[in-house]
Amino acid sequence: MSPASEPPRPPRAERFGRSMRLRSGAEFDAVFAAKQRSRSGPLLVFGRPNGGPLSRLGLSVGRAVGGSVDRHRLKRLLREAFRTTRTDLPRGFDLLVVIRPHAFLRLEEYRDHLRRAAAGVARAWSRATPDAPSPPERSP
RNA sequence: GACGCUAGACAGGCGACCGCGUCCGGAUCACUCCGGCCGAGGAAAGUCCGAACACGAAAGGACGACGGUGGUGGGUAACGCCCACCGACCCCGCUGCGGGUCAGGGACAGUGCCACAGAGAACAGACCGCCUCCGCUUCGGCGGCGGCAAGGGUGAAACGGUGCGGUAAGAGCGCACCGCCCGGACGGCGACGCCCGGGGCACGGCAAACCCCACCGCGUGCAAGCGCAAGCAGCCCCUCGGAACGACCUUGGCUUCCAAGAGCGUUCCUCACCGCGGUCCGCGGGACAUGGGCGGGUCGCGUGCUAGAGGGCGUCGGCAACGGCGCCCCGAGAGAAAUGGUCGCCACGGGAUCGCCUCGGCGGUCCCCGCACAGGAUUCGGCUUACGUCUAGCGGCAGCA
RNA sequence: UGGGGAUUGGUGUAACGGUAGCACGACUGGCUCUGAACCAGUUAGUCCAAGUUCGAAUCUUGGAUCCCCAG
Repeated sequence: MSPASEPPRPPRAERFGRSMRLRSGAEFDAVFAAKQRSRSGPLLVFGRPNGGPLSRLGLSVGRAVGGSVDRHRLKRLLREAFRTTRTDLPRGFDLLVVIRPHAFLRLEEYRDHLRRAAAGVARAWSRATPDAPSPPERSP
């Protein structure tokens, strides 16, 4: 494959690059400040429309959840769950997943919880702003 | 066989697919895409020590305060670490060139504490006792003047121990051995060991009690710091000497000039004042601000940032820790923070089951279960703690032969 | 990541190196027709492990847990 002849392509379905992550404290604060959230199992998901075509993921794992190894393992599992279910999730949302202390589950279960909670957040937004069926673009 | 001490090794492996991070090359509007290299630990941990590095006005010297360390010698960049040795204590039908443990300076510099029990607990003391003598006697003893501290008893600890002599009974009162103290010789760099002589014994324990002695240590820590960009708003308090020059102003005079005075500007000085760790020296700033107290702004990017007191092998020196020399090797540098997921096979541990069978193991099958402790964040050297195995050496113990 | 502090019954707190107290609570009994109050009694603790000491909640070392601060 010669790169020069290939035109640049958009990100494929199961990628997980920088454009799909929350990357600063300000972005995290904005999502928290929107105060729209939904819970499923050990996952508490905050959400806020970001005006773009892609949804972005942020993770918050407190020290009560476990040691460094456990916390990083959970973040990897949640990233994997986000990566593989991205097409099923609502588009154009910043999703902030807070993981609460619990007995650890398997990847499928985290995937289900993530899907359910993210859908809940999207419903909450459509209720809060009935005029805009699609995610509104505004800054608080 | 389990255990103790010591030393070393590993930290499941292979494959497929989907992914992640830095860097390099290329494409691109892009935080995207393509390709390539590399990508967690023995403890990365706790942050308990030691350093490198950085800033604090040179963070320079002396003293003090505070903190730390504590047998000796060596190793090291350094250490509270490591090695060797010494000493004390413990273990042994093996008594050794044995094994184990030790925060192991000083208790005649001073202060303090030693509860309860006990007669007496620190220049000690006499409860039960022992003994001479005197008196009484119901002949069992009782009382008294004295002598004594061996035995009993209390205690964690009772003012040298054991034995013999000695004595009314006793006592280092005398002697022997041991211990202790003092002096000396020899061996050792030294801690110390060993020997000789002297002294009848005075000198309890606790310094992980205060303390004394010796040695070491400035503070803060990569969120240190340096640079770039962006951005705002300053105010109050304390203090305010001198010299030269300059222009201006006021007053006076013998009016192109001179003298005095108030403030201003520039430069300089040091003695106020301030800073450099509490003081001093020394140094710096300096009549400005610093400083003290409020208030406001930013919180982005780059750098520090990873090759180092680095590892491996060989050789030489050394008992060893370690060091010299030669050759070879290169190992994450993120920034809401990278190693993951799924599947297959194998390995390991456990379970179930079948077979063999020397009754304790071996082999097969199943797939249900498990596969420790744990994840870089400036970097090294240690210590400590957590934890799954394997191997070797030494040691005593238990069982069997 | 770095720095600082704390830990004593269920809770809040005392204790020169010498017997672990106090208050509230809980439980039992009494008083009352019943309950409260009151009275009497009981329960239960030094975060863990080593060490120093005759003796440790206290001193030393290591560990655990929790809290706070910088950012």
